[in-house]
Amino acid sequence: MGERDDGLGLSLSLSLGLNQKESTPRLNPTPMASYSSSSHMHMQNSWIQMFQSSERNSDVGSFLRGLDVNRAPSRVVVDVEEDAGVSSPNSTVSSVMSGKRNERELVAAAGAGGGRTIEDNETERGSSSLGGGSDDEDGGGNGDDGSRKKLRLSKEQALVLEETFKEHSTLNPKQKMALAKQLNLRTRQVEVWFQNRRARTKLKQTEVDCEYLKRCCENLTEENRRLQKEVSELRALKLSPQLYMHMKPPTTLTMCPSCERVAVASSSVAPAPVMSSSSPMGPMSPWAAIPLRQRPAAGSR
DNA sequence: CTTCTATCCATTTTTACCTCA
DNA sequence: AGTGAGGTAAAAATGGATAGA
Repeated sequence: MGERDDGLGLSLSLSLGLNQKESTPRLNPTPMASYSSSSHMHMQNSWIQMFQSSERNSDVGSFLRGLDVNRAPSRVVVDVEEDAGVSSPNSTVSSVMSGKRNERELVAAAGAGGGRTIEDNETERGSSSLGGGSDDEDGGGNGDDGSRKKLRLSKEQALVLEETFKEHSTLNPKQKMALAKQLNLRTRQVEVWFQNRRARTKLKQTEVDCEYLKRCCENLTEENRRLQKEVSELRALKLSPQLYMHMKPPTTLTMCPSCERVAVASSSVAPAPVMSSSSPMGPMSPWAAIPLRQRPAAGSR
C-alpha cells in the first residue's frame, strides 16, 4: 500500500536521525513543531532531506502507478485562464464576502454552476502531468454536480511543489500565485498542498523526536538500573569493613558529572556533601586515605 | 479598541488507489 | 480474471487563532 513507501521512508529517517543525534546528544534545536518560514533552512539541511528523499520515492511510486494504471499519454489541453479566474479567491471574493469559507463556496458554486473549476482542474492536471489524463476517464465523472473531486497531483506538479517547498516551507501570495500559474493549479490548491506538506513534515519530525526520546529513556533506564545495582553492591560492602578498606574504588561513581570532582563513595556519609563543590571530599571520606594515583577515575583526568 | 482580511494550524472529511480474500 | 471490502495517503474542507492594516 501507500504506507509501504512511507514506512520505508520513516525507518530511514529514524535511523539517520538517531545516528545524527547520537553524535550530538541533544534534540534538534529547531524542532519542526515550531518551525517557521524563517527557520525552514535548518530543517532543509537536516530533517527535511531525509523526508523528502523518501517522499520523493513515494511520489515516484505513485506516479509510476498512475502511469501504469491510469494515464495513457494523451493530448495536452492547457487552460490557464480559469486558474486565475477561480483561484484568486483571497482578493476577489473576500472583497465581496468575508472569510475563507466564501471563497470555497464560490469555488464550489463556480464548479456547479457552469463554471469550470473542478472539471477544469482535471483537464489542467492532465495537461500538466505527463500528458496523462484520458479525458473520458475523469472528466466525465461527477465534475458537473459541483461535488468535490479528488485531484491527484501529477508527478511534475508534485515535484515542482516539493522543490519549492525545499526552498520555502511557506509561500507569500506572489509566490503562491506564480506557482499556481506555473502548475495550472488554483492558488487554493497550492496553499492547501503546502499546508498538508508542512503537516506531514511536522508529523514525521514528531515521530523522529519521539523515537529519539524513547531511545534516551531506554538508555537512562539502563543506566539507572546499573547505578542501582552498584549502590546495592556498595551497601553490601559496608557490612564487611575489612574488605572495604582494601578494595579498589569502583570505577563508576568516582566522578561527579557536574563538578567533575572525585566523589565520595562512603556509605557512612550522606550523599549530599559528596556533590558539594566546596568540599567534595569530606574528612570522613575513606578515599581520602587512598593515594590519588590509586584512584582510577581521578588519575585518569 | 474594534473590525476586517489574510494566513496558518489542527482536525476532520472526502477521494483515489492499493491489497487481499 | 473480476469484484468488493478494508486500509491508507493525499487532497480538500472546516473551524479556531492570530497578525496586520
